[in-house]
Amino acid sequence: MAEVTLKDVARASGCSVATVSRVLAGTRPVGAETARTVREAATRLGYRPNHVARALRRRATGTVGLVLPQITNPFFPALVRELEHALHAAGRALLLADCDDDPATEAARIAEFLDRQVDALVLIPVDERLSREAVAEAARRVPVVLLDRGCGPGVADSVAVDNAAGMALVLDHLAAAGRCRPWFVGAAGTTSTAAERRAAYEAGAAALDPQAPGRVELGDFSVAWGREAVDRIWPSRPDAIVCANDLIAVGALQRLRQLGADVPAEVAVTGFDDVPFAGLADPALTTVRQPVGELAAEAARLLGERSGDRAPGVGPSRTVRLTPELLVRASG
Amino acid sequence: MAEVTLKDVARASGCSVATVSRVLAGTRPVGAETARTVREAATRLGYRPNHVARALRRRATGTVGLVLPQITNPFFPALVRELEHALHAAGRALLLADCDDDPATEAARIAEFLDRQVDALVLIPVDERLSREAVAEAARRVPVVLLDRGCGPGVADSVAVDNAAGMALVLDHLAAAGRCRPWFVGAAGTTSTAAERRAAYEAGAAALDPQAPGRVELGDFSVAWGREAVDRIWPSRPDAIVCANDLIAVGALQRLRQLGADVPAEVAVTGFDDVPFAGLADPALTTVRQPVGELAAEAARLLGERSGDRAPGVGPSRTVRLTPELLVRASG
DNA sequence: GGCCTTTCGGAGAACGATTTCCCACGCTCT
DNA sequence: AGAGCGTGGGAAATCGTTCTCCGAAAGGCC
Repeated sequence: MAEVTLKDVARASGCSVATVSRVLAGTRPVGAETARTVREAATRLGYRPNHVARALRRRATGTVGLVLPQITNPFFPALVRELEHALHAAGRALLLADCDDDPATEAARIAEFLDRQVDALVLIPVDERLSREAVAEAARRVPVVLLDRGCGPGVADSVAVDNAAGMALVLDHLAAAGRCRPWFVGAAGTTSTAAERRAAYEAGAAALDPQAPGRVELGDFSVAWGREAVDRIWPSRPDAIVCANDLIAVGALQRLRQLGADVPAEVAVTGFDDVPFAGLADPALTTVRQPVGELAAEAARLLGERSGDRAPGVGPSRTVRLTPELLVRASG
Repeated sequence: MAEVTLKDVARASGCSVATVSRVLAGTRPVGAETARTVREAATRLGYRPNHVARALRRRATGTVGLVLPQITNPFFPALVRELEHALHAAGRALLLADCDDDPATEAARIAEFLDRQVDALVLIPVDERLSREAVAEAARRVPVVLLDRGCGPGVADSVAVDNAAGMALVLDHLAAAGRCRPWFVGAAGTTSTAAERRAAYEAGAAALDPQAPGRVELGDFSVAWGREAVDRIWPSRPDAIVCANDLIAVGALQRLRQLGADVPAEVAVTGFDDVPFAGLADPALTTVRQPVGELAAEAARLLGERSGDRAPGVGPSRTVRLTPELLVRASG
């Protein structure tokens, strides 16, 4: 009933724990007959290796910690799901921490995971600057991959979508549709995604139409801000509203509808991320789909490559950018 | 640079590892002067206890596994978040597994978590019947709490919203508004929530209006099904569509809008769960808000109470039902 | 036949913390 | 003064694996 240990299997099969360990782990060739006896005894007793003891000895827990800003951000669940699958496929388990969008809590959770001897960390940093110190410290101790958001150059390996390419897809699409008075509604926050999407918009919009710089309004990544931003910019009648993410875009759509604007005839609205309800909005939101599965797989792969290393900090940090895809739906 | 162990602290402070352990863990009174020296050495060296070694000796990892059907189900992220917070407050870490709505995968993940020596499990079972065996087996080995969904009587402790009460709130509200030709759009699936909400609707609707039994349409918990169900039932012009969850309700709203129906003047639509985009639908969805924070806190509390026990399976299993709240919004 | 090389298996030392004994010392009580 | 007791501290067992030595037996080569 209680726990069956290697010792029990050894006793039952009449050999030493060393031999049993070798048979079950396959670390060294063992005589065919002995191996059979051992395996038979192990299955008969229902032996299950104790991961804790193994972790102590091997100095590896087979565990990866994920610290993210807010699991309730609708973009993250799919990412978590894919990451969990990718890690599971590599035989590793996922410890999850939600840090409530607070850099101090984030640092504390990272430290706790390190205390728990995670083999590696996947981090979606709360803030590009405020998270940097904690991330760098963590990267000195275990392999770290930054996911979706960056944290300054050279701090750790990083996997994210190519925000510039995504924004370019949006602008090209709008240009092809003859929209020439776009407005950007973004986030003032100091996450890398906010900054990159804004910079990409400005670069692209300037190339598109040198007359219309500065048609940019910054708030945060929320539905409420999308509504408010429309109140501010609608009087100047843009023919397209490019939003930095889908939450903003959904808010914008809501308010435009309330104001009686015709989307997309009068004004196009685009989002970014393709969160689950982007396709449910009315009209369905044109947006940039992130390759979530690939992002997660890439993060797991980078982790796997680093995990052989002795010292985690060695070698240049790698940055992977994956190309997104434009989903043209009814809103533009 | 490398790992500082108890032995290092012992050497630095000139006493034995036993004493250091006692000072740091506070398990036995130690001389004031010695304690000071030890503590000073520990902080000076930056000692951090090794959780793996501790877990091996104490036979407790301080870890709780959560296995859920699909993290992408929009109701779950908030629940996960609250659960993570509650467990963290109790000093425990959360291992997450997403089983893709598949009972076989679910059983496998549960077994893997047991192999990893989790102290307890929180399970959101995929299916009331098909998950039962794996859940019962797990409950024999560690404390288990079923969250949100049940798994037959007496299998394990369980925490969920009172679905019957929630449905009663909806029906009372509709009755008060004079709606007397409701229709129910539910899920045929074999989860406890699907069955309970359907049963509660039937009980309440029969009491409300004995003329209208059987006005029930069953599919699954999805937006697509909500759309399809409306196509089937709209010809008979119900004055209310009671949906078993918000996904269905959002689909129903979409299709009703496409059909030119006036919500709520012509027909009311209600949901269940209050997922994030329920308030974003147009018109905003009247729904039943689940007390997510309390559900998670209660689950953590039950786990804490069981965790003292030697044998997990002892004692009658407890079922906690929390009362939901009706959120009246524009859709009805 | 002696020597060298494989091959197979066991004994036992880690891994780092907790915890059970056990001893030494100092005090009190008779 | 000797017995008894409480207190502070150390030595070592323990948790369940993995892995490094070591030794024994067997086979090949000259």
